[in-house]
Amino acid sequence: MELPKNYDPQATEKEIYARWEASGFFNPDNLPGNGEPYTIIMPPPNANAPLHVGHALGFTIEDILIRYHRMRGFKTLWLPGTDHAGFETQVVFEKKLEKEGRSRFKMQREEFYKEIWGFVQENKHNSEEGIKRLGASCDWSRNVFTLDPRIIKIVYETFKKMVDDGLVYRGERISNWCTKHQTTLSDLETKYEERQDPLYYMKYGPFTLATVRPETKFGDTGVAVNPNDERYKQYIGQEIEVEMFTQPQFHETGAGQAGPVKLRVIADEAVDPEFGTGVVKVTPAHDPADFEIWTRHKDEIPGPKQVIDKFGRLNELTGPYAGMKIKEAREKIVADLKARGLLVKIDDAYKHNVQLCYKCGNVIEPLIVPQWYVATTKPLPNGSSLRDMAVRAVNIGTTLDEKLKKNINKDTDLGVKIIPDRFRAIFLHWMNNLRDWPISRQIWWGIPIPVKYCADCGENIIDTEDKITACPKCASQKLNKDPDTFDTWFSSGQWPYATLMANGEKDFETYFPTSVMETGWDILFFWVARMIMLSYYRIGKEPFRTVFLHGLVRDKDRQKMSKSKGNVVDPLGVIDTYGADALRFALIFSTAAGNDIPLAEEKIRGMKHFANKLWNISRFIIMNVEGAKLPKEAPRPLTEPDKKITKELNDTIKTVTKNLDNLALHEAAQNIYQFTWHEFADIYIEAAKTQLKNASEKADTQKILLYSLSQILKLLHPFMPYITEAIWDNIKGDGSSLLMIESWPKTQK
RNA sequence: GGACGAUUAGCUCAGUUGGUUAGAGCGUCUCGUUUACACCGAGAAGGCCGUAGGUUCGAGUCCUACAUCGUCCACCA
Repeated sequence: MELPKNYDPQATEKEIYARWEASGFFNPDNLPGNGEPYTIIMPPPNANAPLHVGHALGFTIEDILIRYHRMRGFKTLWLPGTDHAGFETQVVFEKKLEKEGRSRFKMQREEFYKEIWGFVQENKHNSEEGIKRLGASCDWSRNVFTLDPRIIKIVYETFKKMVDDGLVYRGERISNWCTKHQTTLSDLETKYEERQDPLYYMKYGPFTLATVRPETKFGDTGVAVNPNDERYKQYIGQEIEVEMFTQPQFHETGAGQAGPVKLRVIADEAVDPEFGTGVVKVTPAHDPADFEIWTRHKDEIPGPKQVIDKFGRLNELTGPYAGMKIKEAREKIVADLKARGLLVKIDDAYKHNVQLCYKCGNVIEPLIVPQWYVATTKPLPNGSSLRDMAVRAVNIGTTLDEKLKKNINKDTDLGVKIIPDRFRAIFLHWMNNLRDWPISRQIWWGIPIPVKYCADCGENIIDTEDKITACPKCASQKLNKDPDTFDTWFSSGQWPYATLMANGEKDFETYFPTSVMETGWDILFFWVARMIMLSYYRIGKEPFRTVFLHGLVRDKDRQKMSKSKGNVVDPLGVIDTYGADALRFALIFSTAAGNDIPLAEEKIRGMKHFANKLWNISRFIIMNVEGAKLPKEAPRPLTEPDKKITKELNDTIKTVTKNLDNLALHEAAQNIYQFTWHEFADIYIEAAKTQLKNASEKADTQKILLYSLSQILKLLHPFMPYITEAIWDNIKGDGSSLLMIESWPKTQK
């Protein structure tokens, strides 16, 4: 058999993937034997953009674990899927529309939905092709999409159950409103940026107070001071009069309220006497902290008075400023204050953190918009809240697993172990500060919220099948459908059980709880936390035994990859140039769990060289064994080099296996690399050249060469599946089909 | 404001319960083209493992403090 001198991934990869797929062994139902289940649910990539190297890293890690366990005889399932990624996808698509000079605000909802559906289907298809090229051995027959009716049904069931249990409620609270995207965002979907803004000191009745947002003064419903502030004690409980510029004389139309506004002075601990003058205007409709203050003083001051609208414009309650954008209104108001001698001073050096939309970077406008919330800290009948259950699970996961390993049955709650361990503290700290989670979004792309509102009595009617036409309370037929959709994470947060249930009750019985959730640390809160909470709530079990977090792939200068910087590595381009195996090995090699990974092209090239080295090792062996059969058992070593390589191979099998069991994939990769190149090739093969010339040693040497190579191929297969499968094809004996389902090497005694 | 991580060869990084001469990739230098591979081989240079203390028979590995860089969380008008 003649092999080409250099390994050419292009010539083999496609054909090999097709063979794997055709074999049916990606589907655990077709695997020989009857092992314990081993399950990974693939984190579904967003169907709005091509795959990036971050995906490639995750899928490589998952594929290594999957292939390793398949070879170990587990009933191994890797279930793939795609996420519609509501907000993210809508933003991407709206940008696309913008480039075409269009806008969703000028489109019908159905038309918009149809177009974005097509866009997503195309991306979904491209992603799946990319995942295949990487060599991922996932079971495509179980592939699911978050907008699959089977998934939506499960999501609705959970929603209904939560409403019935009082864990989901509709609340009028202040929320993070993005004036560009016209939706509420959760706290996680906002970011903070330090800015220097003028701090205005203005006359305010008898006081002077400091504010960066004078334009919100029209929404003030009270004035607050610290209860222990001697300067203002005499005012507490009193009413003061404040000039508001909203009197008729400022109106072109002559409309407006008469005279200055009366506001009551209240005392609240939240007021810092050291800041500004120690006096705060309370604007419950436009400031979260002020909203909180109001909730503590509902009997003393009026509630929210909205003066800014959803587009960031001042409304009709602001008199002459109505219709102005915030920035414009602020300038005008400051000028007017100044003209009337009400502006005391401006502090230009004031620095503070401004909350921004994480997507567009526009300033978040706190607004009161009714939303559906998950009550994450409210106790269930069993006494535990969603948060409590998740915290408990993570604590169990780190302390009990070793003891329980001996004594597992299906109902044992093993909790959730987080790797690397340092993320456990981060997780618990975040959980500790957890607030209620807004799950409704004012966007069109997503799973509709299955609720109708009675126009007559205001009843909220949960209607998961869209069948109810009359209000069950007052029989009115004037029902309005909720126009909102769910936060994507509310559906993907149910992914581990929803995907399995969607594939049938038997799958759920067999494969749940899953073994490992492998994902990036950047979505620990967004996703992992929600999956744990929702799984304990709906199923009463952990969704997965282990969370394995990988780092972010950065460029060679440790910069975050981004389109604007132009440093994005396209995984498919890399595969074209160096092959999937080289990319996979480069991503894994010398990278500890949870650490970010700088990826330089030289590293990938180096791993391509390793693939080529392995290829030529095989070439040499095939050319020198003269058709000898691959030994089933380890041959007995005779010479010193034989003994040495036999021992080293044994050690390598032991170490690689241990490292894989401990999820130290990078260590395992280095072990194999080191053994293959520097022990087997550099030393043993050189010695073998002499031994092969010696008639008494020749046959034995051939056996050791072949056997060692076969063990290397097995050890390396999870990491570099293509080249190992290609070589296996050339050395396998009779009765073997695919390396993919060969059994994992055992150590020899 | 709170917490976490990193600091090891020129560059990028491994180093799992503390234990013999601290490793890899890339890069550099010298030599080599003998039928596996120049996507190669042989050899070499290069590290008081951030700083200062401490625990120990023994510390890159544990403890304390500090410095620099980075990250996350919270957020006051």
